[in-house]
Amino acid sequence: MPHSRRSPEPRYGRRPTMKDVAARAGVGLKTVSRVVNDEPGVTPDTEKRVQDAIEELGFRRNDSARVLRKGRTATVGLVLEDLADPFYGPLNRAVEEVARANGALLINGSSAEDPDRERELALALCARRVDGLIVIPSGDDHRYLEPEILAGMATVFVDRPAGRIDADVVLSDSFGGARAGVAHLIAHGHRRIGFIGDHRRIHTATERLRGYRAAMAGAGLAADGAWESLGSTSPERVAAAVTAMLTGPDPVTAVFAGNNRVTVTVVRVLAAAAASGARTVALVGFDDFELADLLSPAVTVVAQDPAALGRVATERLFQRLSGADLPPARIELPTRLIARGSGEIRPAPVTG
Amino acid sequence: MPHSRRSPEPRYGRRPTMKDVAARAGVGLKTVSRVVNDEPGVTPDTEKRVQDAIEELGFRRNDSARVLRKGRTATVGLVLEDLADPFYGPLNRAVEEVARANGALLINGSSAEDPDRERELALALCARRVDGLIVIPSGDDHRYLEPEILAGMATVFVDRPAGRIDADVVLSDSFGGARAGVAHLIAHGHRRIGFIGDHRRIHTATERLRGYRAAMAGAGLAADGAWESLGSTSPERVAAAVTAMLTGPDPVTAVFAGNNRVTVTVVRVLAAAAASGARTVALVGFDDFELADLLSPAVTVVAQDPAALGRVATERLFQRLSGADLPPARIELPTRLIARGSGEIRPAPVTG
DNA sequence: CTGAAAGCGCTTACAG
DNA sequence: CTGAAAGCGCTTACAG
Repeated sequence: MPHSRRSPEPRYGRRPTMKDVAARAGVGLKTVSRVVNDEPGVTPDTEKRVQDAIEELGFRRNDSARVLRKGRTATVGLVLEDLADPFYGPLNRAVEEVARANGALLINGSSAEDPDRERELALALCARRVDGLIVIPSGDDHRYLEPEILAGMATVFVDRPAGRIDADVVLSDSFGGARAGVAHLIAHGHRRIGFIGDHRRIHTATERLRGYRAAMAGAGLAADGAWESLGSTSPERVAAAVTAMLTGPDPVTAVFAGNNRVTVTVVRVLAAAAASGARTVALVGFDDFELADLLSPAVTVVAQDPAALGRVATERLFQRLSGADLPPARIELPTRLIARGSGEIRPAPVTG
Repeated sequence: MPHSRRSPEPRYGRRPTMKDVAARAGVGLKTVSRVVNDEPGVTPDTEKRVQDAIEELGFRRNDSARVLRKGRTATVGLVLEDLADPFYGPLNRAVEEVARANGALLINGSSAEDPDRERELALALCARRVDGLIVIPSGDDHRYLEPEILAGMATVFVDRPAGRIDADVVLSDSFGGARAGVAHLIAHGHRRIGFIGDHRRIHTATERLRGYRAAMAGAGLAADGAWESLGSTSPERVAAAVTAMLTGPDPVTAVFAGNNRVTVTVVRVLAAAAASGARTVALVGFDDFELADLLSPAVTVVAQDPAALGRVATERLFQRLSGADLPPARIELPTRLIARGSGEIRPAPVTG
């Protein structure tokens, strides 16, 4: 376009509005709106004048004004524990994809496992009037969201149910998965099996502990309290817990790790122990992780599908947004045991 | 609060506004605004009436209206390649933390390595009037952002420079890092070293290739074209490339992998080759990754600091937002070679 | 200490 | 085919 010109005065700060475009094109505001929104009823000639004015001024519609008038922000909010945690990457991406398919952008943030920060973030998203809210809870009391949900905020919880309110939740079968994982260890001859999990206030942690206990009880094994350790997933805490289980008076021959972060630390500790000549301990971890198959031994896991969690949750959200009057539901996704080696190690024959 | 009541008619869809609160409290709109924003000049008695009305109605300020009037959205936009890629997790989180420290929320999305999608997403964020935009480019032509930047949109590119426009960029020293990594292999006796990188249109890929060539040339080694392979980072493409380099007429004894995804595939191929009895090939990868130290051999890498990239970029963004009139800058962060084993394997003695 | 009016930049509902 | 007026829910700039 040889005769297209740059804006004569590129105004910093204030951007041109439809009003400016209308003035420049010598048309009414509504005509500009029609052109910008591809609405019918504009002669080619008028449309051209408007388009030219748009280019000359560098106009771009202010969607944040549009949103105010339309009532919908075309935005989904996602509160998760930590944007940096690889477990949430595929979930995050899945939420984005479903949102995108529905024409919405994604605002997300980390609760940093802090219930207050979770609340602050979730309410900030409500204030922004996201169309829907997806929360991976850190706290165990979500009554703060009750007025929002009553006022019509579509809300779906993921990975763990909401605390003290009734709301949609999409989660993996933690109980069944853990039970299957521990049963797998038992089937390979283990009798003394340790469980290392997240904080007791985390729903998945207690569900997996329940699964562990069910498997032990189902096999008629005493689940010694010393073999259960719940708490922070920090490397220090987990390493200390594994070490204690391995070196106690009644050492375990296998460990069930309650989530991906725990598993990684347990792998480190077991690798260090193996290097110093100690006998090999079996391991099954909840959650799959990249390169699990390349470690030696490769790590047997109970895999959930984080992308499916995100996808199903967001689909549910958009069902609500499209007006479906659904009662709160609990949607449970199955887990899958992937045997790779570490979970098939048999206990050392009893000596002495 | 025993006498606090629920809203008498919880209106779905339409949420109460300041006007509703004002009517209920029997005060003016501005007084409600004062209370909501903690502005001075309201008697305790009036304030109480307003607070009560707010609770009774379940009022929450609509920030999306506020934003329109204030001119700033308190939002930062981030366009990256893939929310699911673990490499971007820490970067994403770092951007969030700096945004949060500045009172802003984060809207982010994946370009899926598609320049058109990148453009669409970046412009959608501009239309939402994010206060600032951070882009990890997929495309190599960013002139589409020129009118936005001219209109005042603070924009910082990360990981790779913008194409065909002058803008801030924060990146790692790809050239120096790759040169150091390849020099490390040369120092361990290798003469035939392969380079496997991303698409040629990706800036970091060509920079790292340049580093590879510089190291080879610096040691007086011929960089055979057959030892260079740029293209998709899909496992299939990379596996084929490694296999070709290992089985050709002039097989390499070491591989330099151009990024984390390439490295993982190379590790797989080399592990499979080692299992079938072939001789061990040395490997240095660009980008650190979780569990690199637990593989056998542990993987030597040229590490960049993704969190620092995100942090520095976002700090730069907020410098601009606070009015600093800065010329576009190129900020380069150093890399660090972490020797773990795979890069210190010496070539097999020449036979025949 | 309090509030009515104007305006942020769009869309909606009408009217010509 | 085109456009003036009203309104989305706030804040700003004033006035009392």
